[in-house]
Amino acid sequence: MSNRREVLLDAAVRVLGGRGMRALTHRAVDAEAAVPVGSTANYFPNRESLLGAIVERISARERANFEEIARTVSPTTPAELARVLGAAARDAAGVHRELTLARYAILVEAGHNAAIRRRVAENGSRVDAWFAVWLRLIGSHDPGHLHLVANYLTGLILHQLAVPDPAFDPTAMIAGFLESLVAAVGTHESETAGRTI
Amino acid sequence: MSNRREVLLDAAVRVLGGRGMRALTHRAVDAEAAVPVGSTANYFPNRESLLGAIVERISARERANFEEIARTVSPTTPAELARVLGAAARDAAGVHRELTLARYAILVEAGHNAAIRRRVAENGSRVDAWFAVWLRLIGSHDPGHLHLVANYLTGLILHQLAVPDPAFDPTAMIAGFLESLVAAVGTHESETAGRTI
DNA sequence: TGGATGACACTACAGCTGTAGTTTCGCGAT
DNA sequence: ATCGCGAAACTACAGCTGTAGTGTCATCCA
Repeated sequence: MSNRREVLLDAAVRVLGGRGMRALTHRAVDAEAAVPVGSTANYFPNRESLLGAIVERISARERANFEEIARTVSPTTPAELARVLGAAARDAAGVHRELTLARYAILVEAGHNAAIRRRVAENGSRVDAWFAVWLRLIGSHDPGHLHLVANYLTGLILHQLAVPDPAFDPTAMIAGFLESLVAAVGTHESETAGRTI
Repeated sequence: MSNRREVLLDAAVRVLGGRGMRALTHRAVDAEAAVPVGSTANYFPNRESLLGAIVERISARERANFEEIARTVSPTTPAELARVLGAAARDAAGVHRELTLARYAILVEAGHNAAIRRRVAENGSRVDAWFAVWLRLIGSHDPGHLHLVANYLTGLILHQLAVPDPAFDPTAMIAGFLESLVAAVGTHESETAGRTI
């Protein structure tokens, strides 16, 4: 927080999430962070290094966020897990809107930027680990379920960010989703579920 | 195809999907379309109008794509529907990669651009109509399932675009997903499934 | 025929951006 | 105290971008 580098990176995330990839310039980050012009260019000599550092920063903040959540809850039923994930989704599209938009902008960037793709691949899927833990807690042991949940949440949040629904109620939607998974496991023992990656 | 305006828009989609939001400039579209400098600026006087037209173009092409698919198939079991959606997902992340990446870039843009958000809201969810039709064909009548499927596919494809998995096998994953839905319906009659929007 | 009309091609320019380079400042070691 | 040095602040500049404005040419109607 006090470190100048992190101040600049958090400002960069706000610019990226709030105004998009095109607005992410050295000078815009300087202005957002209220530091003298040139500061960002000194820490991140070119755009690539700035983007790379943003990937790390976003990953770190999301990981910290989920570790905080995991410290306070420990869901053992689908309904409980739905509340946990629902709250996380609501925050992602609400309080953490800019951070989340920045994350999606980075994902799209990874689609046509090999250097960023590599960094995303390295730093990604750390929060997925928590999904895996929680899924095991509610009795889902199919590794395919992890990808189902992760992809579903990704799509859910992206749509809410793009075209917000004022009545967004992620908990109810996720509850239905999880009930389906668990019910299916009870029914035919997961032999048809998605394969591991 | 012969219309100059559409040639420019398709070139714009290739630029947007292939090199990102920052690379989408009048001159870059001119070059991609192999037309004289200034052509794109003549048809789309400012960046907003170009972006807006791109939204329409992408929607139109995706709608046409799904109408073509719907003309040739008519799935009646979860496994059949999984093949249909799996093929669509594979194409979205493969043959139509640039178009799909452009679509996601537009979705992120909608997150911080009110004008684009409005156009996305108007043009969106036309392909969702086909999902709804197909879901009914395989015996799913819960309107919440539509959102489950749409969001899951969105996340699945985005992840594949961002960090491609060479062993990407969407059909198997979607099959597991659909089996879960249908099995859950059979088990407890959908009373817990996600609510309608 | 001829001239008006609109599509297309080209030019101009001010402002912004990435990047390199130089100067100033803060501060611990000597 | 002062010297050294890395961090921070500032300056410079070439290239790109959005936008406005002007010129050219085919086509169609009177």
